[in-house]
Amino acid sequence: MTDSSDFLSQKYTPKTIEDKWANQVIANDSLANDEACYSIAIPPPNVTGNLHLGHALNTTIQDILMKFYSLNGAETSWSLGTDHAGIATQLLVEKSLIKKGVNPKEISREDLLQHIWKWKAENGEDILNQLKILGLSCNWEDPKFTLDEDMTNSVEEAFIRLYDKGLIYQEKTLINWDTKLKTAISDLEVISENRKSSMFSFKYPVKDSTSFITVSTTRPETVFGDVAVIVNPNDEIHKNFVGKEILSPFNGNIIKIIGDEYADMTKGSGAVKITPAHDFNDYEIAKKYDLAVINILNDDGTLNDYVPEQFRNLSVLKAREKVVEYMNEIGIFVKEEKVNNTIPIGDRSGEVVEPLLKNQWFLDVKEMANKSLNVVQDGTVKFKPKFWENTFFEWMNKIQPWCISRQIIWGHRIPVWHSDDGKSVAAKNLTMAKQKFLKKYNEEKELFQDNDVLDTWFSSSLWPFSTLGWPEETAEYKKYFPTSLLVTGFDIIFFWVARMIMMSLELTGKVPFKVVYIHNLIRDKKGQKMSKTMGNVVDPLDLIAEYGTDALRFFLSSNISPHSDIKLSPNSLEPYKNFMNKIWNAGKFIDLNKEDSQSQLGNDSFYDAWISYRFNNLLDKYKVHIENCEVEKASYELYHFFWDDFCDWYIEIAKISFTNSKNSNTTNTRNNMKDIFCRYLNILYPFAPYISLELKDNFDKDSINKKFTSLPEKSTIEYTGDFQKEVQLVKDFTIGIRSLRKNLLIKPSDKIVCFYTNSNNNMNEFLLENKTLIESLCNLVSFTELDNDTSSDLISNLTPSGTVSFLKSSDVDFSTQINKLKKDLVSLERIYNLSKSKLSNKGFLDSAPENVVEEEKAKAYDTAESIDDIKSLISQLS
RNA sequence: GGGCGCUUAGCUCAGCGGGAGAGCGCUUCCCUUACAAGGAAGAUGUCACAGGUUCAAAUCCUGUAGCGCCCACCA
Repeated sequence: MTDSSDFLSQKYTPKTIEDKWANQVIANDSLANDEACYSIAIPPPNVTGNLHLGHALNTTIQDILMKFYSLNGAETSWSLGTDHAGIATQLLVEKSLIKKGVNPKEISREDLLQHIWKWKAENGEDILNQLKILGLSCNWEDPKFTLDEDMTNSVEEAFIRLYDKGLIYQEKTLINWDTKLKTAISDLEVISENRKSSMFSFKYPVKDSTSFITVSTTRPETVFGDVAVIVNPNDEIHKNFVGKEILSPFNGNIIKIIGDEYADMTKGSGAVKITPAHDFNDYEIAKKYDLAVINILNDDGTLNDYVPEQFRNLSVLKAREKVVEYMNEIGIFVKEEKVNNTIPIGDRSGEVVEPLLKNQWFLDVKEMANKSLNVVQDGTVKFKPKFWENTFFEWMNKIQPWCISRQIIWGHRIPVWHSDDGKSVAAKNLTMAKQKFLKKYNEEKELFQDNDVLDTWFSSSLWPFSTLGWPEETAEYKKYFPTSLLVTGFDIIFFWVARMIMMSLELTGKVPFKVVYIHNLIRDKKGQKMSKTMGNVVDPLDLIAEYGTDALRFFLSSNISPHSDIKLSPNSLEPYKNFMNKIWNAGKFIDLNKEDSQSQLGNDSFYDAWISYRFNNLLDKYKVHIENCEVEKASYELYHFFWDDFCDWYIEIAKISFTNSKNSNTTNTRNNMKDIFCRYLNILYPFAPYISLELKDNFDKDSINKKFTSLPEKSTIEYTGDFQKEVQLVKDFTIGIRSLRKNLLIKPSDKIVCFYTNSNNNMNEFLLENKTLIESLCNLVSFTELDNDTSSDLISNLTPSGTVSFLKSSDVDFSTQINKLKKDLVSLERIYNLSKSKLSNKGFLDSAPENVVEEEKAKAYDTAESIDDIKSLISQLS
């Protein structure tokens, strides 16, 4: 424990403080009053993940809210955990096995699973340990993992219920196939990449004719799967071909020529070839005309045995070349053009995705999506910022069945049990499956479990309620579900947010959360996405080492913006570290000047009353902003109250009273200063927990409770005067005098004589009482009211509260001050003219609210006075 | 092609109907014992453009241009 003298000698070093409080900041010791609950499910980071700035941003926002509501007396629940991240994790472990000389393809499913579990046991907590350094008050005791027994139980329960409702079904249809990973993936996992590619045109010979029909394609290798050519029936050039056939020069297949408006006459040659097994649009055409669906690809993306021998086992790209060669050989090649094309790429493998005909599991989400649209439309679930709702609606309106099966092993194995004659039931284990099977089919059969595992997002979509114990109606579930809030990035609105809403409504009948807070991404200083390949990734741990966790948190919370991503430059955190340093040094000053006497707070001085008022004002705004999830606004208020009001004026004024203490008792100010500071630390705590705890500890050494346990009350004010006006007067005169001094190039160290005229007659007494204060703030010999005799020998400045004047001396250059006054005059005249024209406008007088008109009148009056004043000041000088 | 967002000080961005703001940077002065990671005094803007609504527009509406993102399509 630092004693006071140590504290005073220390410089602000975040690391020392943060290490000291690391374990205490994250414990949540607030005094819950059981009146309200607040709960969040943290987006579970991938178990393979490393802490990145996205996590830091996401969890900082949540932690601020969590700490705030906790201080506010709510019982809180913040579920923490990790996601098994199916494909990502399996890939990672397989790679490490290959490095060790083990071929993952040659070991059994069970052995591979064991390797992955071993990896998980060794590395699974890494990401959580990295999160800890951020000082989050979440439940570290019992982190969930999506493959834990209880989570798995939720997943199986969900699957079985959806299966039994008929919403989950198996279907052989065209799906996105990742040829590298050899698994199906969902639409969302396919990303479109713009590439330059070649479009080839060739002519198909029409059967029993000498005519040809020209078609274009970017994928010549698919000609082996062609079953039709579509032409537009209104197309003069092609319509006569309708009903005729083509004899494929590639494999002798018969290709029908069909008339359908699907063919766009403006594109290509106007005739389009149809390859149902390898193109989603063509597949739809095939269904319409009952065409054959011919698969020409192996699972690894090479051409299969259906194609002529010379093309077999070639990669798509190699086959493409050879087919074009062959076209040339037989004289049907027409041309090659370069076109811009988008290619489907698997987001995990980075390889081209092929549409393939496969038997897969699907969740029919159409009706679930409709229900989800309703709860967002009627405001049961609110997005913040609201414009993200449009994005949500857009996707939900054209949602397709969700392909939920993956041909990997790391994940929740699909709880469906098949018999060898194609019957199946969904059940959690073999015993239950047998019972169910008997009941359903009235027969006993040998059953084997489906080999596929579920899409990782399936378990993620249950997260807010599975972590609370669903399907059991646990105490936590009853108390904390629906959760209060979800905080996440816009990039997973479809992957995660939408699916959680759908699943929750379907399975629990409730929304999963009431508010979705969407935040943006953190980019590098050029606005580019951080990525390993670009080498522009900033590690939050490096930032913390250099600037401290508190500075990082304050930076993040200050820079959230609904409309733009956060750009991070090398020195972005400096202002926030400086701010922490400012707080630290203010703490030192207060510590140095505190009085040990615990005497009651007495009557306030005007500045004590003022700072209490400013603090109370801060507290009000702070609460409103946080309750509106606008932490950046709360941050802004915290920053400016402390720096501008508390340090620049209050401490500076108080300091003078301490040094001039011969005339008055300063105990009250000393106590008030410490008191406001401690209240401030209390509300700073959710934003910058470490420095808050360290400083509070220093001032509350004897208190048993070193933590923050509730929000501070408003500070009481015992002062009868108009402290706002009085502080304003002190500020106006001080700034006016300093400005005048500067313009006249009078050294700060020179003590000078100063006179004032006061535009508020009723403040005369106040000014007399506080003249020594202004003398000290401005380094004056004297500060006295001007009498008429001296007026000709003065050089003056105009302030909103009156004029301040120095005695003229011949060796001083007035030009800067004259220019300043002239400039002020111009701007005052502009304001006056604007005001005057408003007030002479009948429309304004009739339509504007009364208070606006009154304010305008007052402004015109004041400005006119100032103009007179400033004119006379100028004339004095010329 | 559909949708969303942005355009305000040199830079990064707040403000979103009634006097143009912050942080950084810049100029000048100051090591005044909380803090030079600081203090003081300053300078800097046709609020993208064009129309409209209004007594009043950076702020609301329409259009244009540029930038960014998402989705879809591509013969």
